[in-house]
Order: sequence, then structure tokens, then C-alpha cells
Amino acid sequence: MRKVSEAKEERLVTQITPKSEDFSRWYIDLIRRAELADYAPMKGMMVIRPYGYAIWENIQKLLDRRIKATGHVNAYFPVFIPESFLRKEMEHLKGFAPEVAWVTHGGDDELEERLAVRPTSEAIIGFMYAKWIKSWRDLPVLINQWANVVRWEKVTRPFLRTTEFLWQEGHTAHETYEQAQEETLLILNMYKEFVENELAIPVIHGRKTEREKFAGALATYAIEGLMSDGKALQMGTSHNLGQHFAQVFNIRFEDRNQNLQYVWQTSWGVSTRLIGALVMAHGDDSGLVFPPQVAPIQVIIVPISIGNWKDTVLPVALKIKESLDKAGLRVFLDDRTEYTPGWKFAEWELRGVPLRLEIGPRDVKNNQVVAVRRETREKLIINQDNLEEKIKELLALVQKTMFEKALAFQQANTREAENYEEFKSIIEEKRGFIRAFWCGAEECEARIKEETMATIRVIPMDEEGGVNGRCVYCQKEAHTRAIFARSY
RNA sequence: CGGGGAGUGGCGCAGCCUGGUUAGCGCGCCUGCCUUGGGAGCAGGAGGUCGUCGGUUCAAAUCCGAUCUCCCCGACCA
Repeated sequence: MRKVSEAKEERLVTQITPKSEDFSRWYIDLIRRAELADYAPMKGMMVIRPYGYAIWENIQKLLDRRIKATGHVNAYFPVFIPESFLRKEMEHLKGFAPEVAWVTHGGDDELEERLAVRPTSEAIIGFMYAKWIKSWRDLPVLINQWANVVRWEKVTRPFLRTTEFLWQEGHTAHETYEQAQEETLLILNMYKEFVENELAIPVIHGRKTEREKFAGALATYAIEGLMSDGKALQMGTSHNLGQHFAQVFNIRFEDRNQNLQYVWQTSWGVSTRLIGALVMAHGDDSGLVFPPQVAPIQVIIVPISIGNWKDTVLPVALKIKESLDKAGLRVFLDDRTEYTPGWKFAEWELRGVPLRLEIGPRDVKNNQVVAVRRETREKLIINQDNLEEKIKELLALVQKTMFEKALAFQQANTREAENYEEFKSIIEEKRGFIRAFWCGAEECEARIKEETMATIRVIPMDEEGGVNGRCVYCQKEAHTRAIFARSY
């Protein structure tokens, strides 16, 4: 493998708004131009197009494997939830009421009772668990569902916040608080590992404050990623629900000592928002950059069409495609005659394909291919012998490099704030994560949000208690350090 | 949900203020020739009830009202 060219800095794609010029516009342009999604004719709703949906399928495949490996099984619950079920749990309902879509009619007949289109499934699942769980021998119940949910949001953006979205929601029931807590953290760590290793996005994991936690939960934990505009994005949550829903839905079991007890529950989820995170964390002015593990197409082969290329170059390109296919890689051979090679280079860069192989007459003659890495634009010449293994290694390297790049960005944009002046100037001028002491008072948290638009994203796992300092806002004694940021 | 901006062939825009033949331009698309190692060239061609509904007028893309959708900035959230 020989490097023939350094990373190119020039901007080779001009059909999207530059990222530096207008991040929001860049994001929207890119999603539509790369055909990840398109607007549907109803407010806040979108169509996930095949190229975008392929990413979701890859996410599902990689995460589902992990969910099952930890003993969970998949099931499916109804999309409608009777209003009375939601009303049973006022704290929960209050949290979701403004964004619930209601079904009032079946055909022309008005329903006796309105049905909520699920904003999340705790209520219906709680009802069913009450029927299924009788004994400690029935526990734990470890169920996950892949589903769509609807939340009538006021402000929407493709993938980040849409009226309907796809997600997985895990709902478990346990004998003890400790087991529920262990499950909550197991999943939190699974999410972190998944997002970092497969999506190549470093995240900070930690606990949400009371203000920010899920309605009805004892505690909410989350992973937070930093997007390349310096804003934070919540990328997954894991809740310890305690016995709250168990009491409301009367989910009881006879324990090992023959006492009747309420179960301890958890719920957790990640959504199609992760696709938005991929765009915002890795994309550049030339377009998308997908990590190989979830890229719809991992390798794009562009034959260089010169002279009688169909007789000389194309058969070799086809042979290489087949061998990479056989090696289990997602490969596409772009043999379209109506586009020039240069056009194809730009197009597939915009679509974020992590690795491009160019094969021209010179390469055929020399038994080689030219490989170009999307994330560095580095150009390499690779001998065709044992190509599958070399490509696999290269893709692994791309994956690793993408994570390291994102991690370096996150670290460079995580700053300590000793006092409020510092805090404000960082938020105004640099954004990113701010690590600062917090006294624990909701008052301080609220004031900071009001004055700077920054919220506590999480209290990192290792920063809760056991540290000593002074609250960045009120200067009172603090034993907690929190991560603040402006967020999506 | 408040404040601001915008909807005109697939995409990006001009035209609107000051109503008046056939609504233009660039890119894309189609056909042909020629090309193809970083978004080629030439020639010909197709494609638009001007977001939608209503009003004013002899006449509406243009003026008025309503409505839908999108974008940006603020209050709520995977």
C-alpha cells in the first residue's frame, strides 16, 4: 500500500451550503441532496428514503445483536393506548400531554374513549406486564420493541425531531431496585459502546438532573454527543423507573419470601435521531462522511472510462466487486456511462461512502487499484492481490480514525469553567461542553438556562459526589460536576 | 406557541413594488454526436393551473384575505 497523495483541502462539492456559512442550512441541504430523507406534505413529517433507511437498518442490526446478547427479546405492542391508561399516571401524562396525538373516530363513529397514538409505551406495556407477572419466577422480564412513536412537536427538524420517529424501546421488570439499577446502567454502557464503536461518535454518559429526567422515572441516564457546530445532542436514554408504573398498573409478584411486591422497572431507547447525529458529527463541506460500520455503501468502485474501458477496465472492476461482495462488504460498482468519473467522485463523496476504489487502464496494467479515503481524502495505491483483506483493514482504519477525530474534537471543545463569567464567555464564543461545579440547586440550573440557554446535559458517571468545588453560578459548596451545553 | 423571512418546471433563483401579448435564467432532465484519471463540450428538445382556497378587477405570479408548508430566532422535548 503506497500513499500517493495527501489529504486534499479543497472543496470539491458545490451543491450544498458550506457548513461554516450556515450549519442549519448545510444540514438540511445535505439530507435532501444525499437523499437520506425528504419532507412529507404534513408539518414535521418526513420520508426516510432508501439511502437513509439503509443506515437505520444497519443501526438496528448492530444494536439488536447487542440487545439480544444481553438476554433481551423482541416483541410488539399496540400503536394505540387508551386515554384512561395515560390518565392513571398523572406525572407521566403531564410530561407528554402537550405532544400526544389523539384518535377520536373509527370511521365515522366517535369513539367511547379517545386513543393516544403512543408517544412511548410505558402505559400499555405496564398494563400487559400486570397480567403476565405473578411470581418472582416470572422475573426478570426483558422485552424490547422496535417501533414508531408520535410526538406532536412544535419545532421539528429532519431526524433530530420529527412528529413521527422510529426507535427501539426496552421495557424490563425486576425483583429489586438493585437489579433495575444494574439493568439501567448496563444499557447505558451498551449505548455508549455502540455509539462509539459503530457510529464513531464519542459520548459522555451520565445522569440527568431532576429537571431534565423522564416524566415518571426515578432517574434518567443519557449519552450526550457533541455535534460539529458545538451543540450537544442527546443520543440515547436509559431510565430507572422504580416502582412508579408498577404501582399505577398494579404489577405485583410474590417474592421468594411469599410477600406480594411491586416490580422494579426500567425503560430505554435510541431513535432515528442517531442518523442526524451521524450527519452532524462527521459531515464536512463536501457532504456526508459515514463510518464504515453503518455506511449504506462501504466501498464505491468507479471504473475510469477511457477508450475501450468496457472491454479492459470493466471486467476487472466487476471481478473486484464480486470478490468484495463475497467477503461480506457492502460494495457498489458505479458503471453508469452517462456520468464522468469526476462527477461520480463528487457524488459519492457527498453521499459519504467511506472508501472509493478507482480502477483505470493504468491500474489494470499494474494489477493495482487506487483507493481514496473519504474522511482524509488520502489517496493510496493498492495491489490487487488479497484485496479483500486489505480493504477490510483499511475500512477498520477509517472507522478508527473517524472516532479519534471526533474524540479529539470533543476533547478540544470540552472546557472547564471556574466561574460564571468564564462560563458565559465560553458559551457565547466557543460553545461545546462545559464542565463545571454545580451545587445541585434547581434554581441555579434554571437561571443558567435562562441566562445562557445552556442546560445540564448530564452529570458524568464519575463526577457525582466525591468531588469538591464551588457552584459555577452561586459559588456555594458543590460536590457535583456537571456537563453543560447548548443542545438540540 | 410568539417574533421574523420564504413558497414561481426536479433544484437554485429573477419577475411582484408600479396588474396588461407567449412567465424568464442557471443547473438538472431527454435525444444525438463527441467525450471520460476530480462534477466535460456542441446541437436539438421536453417540462410550470406561479403552494392552496377565496376576493378585488375588463384583466392577477403581481393587489387584498384566509389557509397549508418550509427556514431562522425565542418558550417545551428520542
